[in-house]
Amino acid sequence: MLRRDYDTQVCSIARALEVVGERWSLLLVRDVVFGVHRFEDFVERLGITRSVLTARLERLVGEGVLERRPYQEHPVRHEYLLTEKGRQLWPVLIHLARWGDTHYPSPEGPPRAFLHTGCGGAPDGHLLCTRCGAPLDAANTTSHPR
Amino acid sequence: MLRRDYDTQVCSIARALEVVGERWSLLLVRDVVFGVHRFEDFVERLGITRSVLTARLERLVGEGVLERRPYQEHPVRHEYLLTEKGRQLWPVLIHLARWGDTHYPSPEGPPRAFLHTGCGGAPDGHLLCTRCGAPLDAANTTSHPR
DNA sequence: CGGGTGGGTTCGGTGAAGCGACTCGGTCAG
DNA sequence: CTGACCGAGTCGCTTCACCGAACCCACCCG
Repeated sequence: MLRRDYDTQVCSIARALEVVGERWSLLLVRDVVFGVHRFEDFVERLGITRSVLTARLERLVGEGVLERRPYQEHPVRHEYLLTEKGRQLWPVLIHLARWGDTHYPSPEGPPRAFLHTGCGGAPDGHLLCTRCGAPLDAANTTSHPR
Repeated sequence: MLRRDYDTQVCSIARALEVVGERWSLLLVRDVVFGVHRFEDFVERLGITRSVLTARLERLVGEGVLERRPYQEHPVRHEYLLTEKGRQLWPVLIHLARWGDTHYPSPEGPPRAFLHTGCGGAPDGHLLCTRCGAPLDAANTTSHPR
């Protein structure tokens, strides 16, 4: 996103957007939350160019949002996982999703939902479970298609 | 942000980002929340190009995130205000700001803070007031420099 | 040996963002 | 009446990020 960066801005939001505000970055984080971890799967799911994907993954790993970890040797293959820092972007994603659902609903209803593991409730506007009231985060929710 | 758009994606987050994911869009919304409403002030505060600013404002007004309203005649001058839809982006901004503060703290501390009007508490991770526990939103908080 | 797979790198073209200058309606000071 | 000024854009050129597609390489499998 940053042609010329936002460094004139002394603002937490601007600093956050310098890292995750580039095109594709938040969608990548979203996909990792959804359980997508491999290069080829990102290409296929997002329709992102390989070269841009390489750049974004490098950036996100460099910033400590994602972690690159080998999942096999011979040949060496890597997967990308969320770090704690990346996991803390979960509230941003949830609120973006809620906003999108509210104002640009898809005819079929929300295509994927984040639900409280076990209880099955959804996060409300304060990230509390609509069913049992527990505070939700990336750790105690799972994403379900349809 | 959208060279080629995210329409292959059936996802609330992608739909939201199609509207507010372009470079500058969220920073514009942030500034309107901060009380900046005029073209020249956006140019000065953000360092955004006039032509890009024109395009972004048109887009955001077209999507119903901002409202363009004359504040004087002779000559006619307009200001840009948040709609209810725009105000609902507040949680996204707050969580982005919290994430930025946590991971990229500025030496001086948060340069601006959103505080509960009257009480003076800040929003916690669940958008509740740290001081009195009240649920916070765009309406009952104000932004304070330093 | 020949094809397949995962994970990239390289490269030319395009369109969006950047930079600066110009415009236009109107007000105001002298 | 003239010239300076202001807010809010528009215009034209340049530059750089993104796209698409091809290519590469290590390794496996038959």
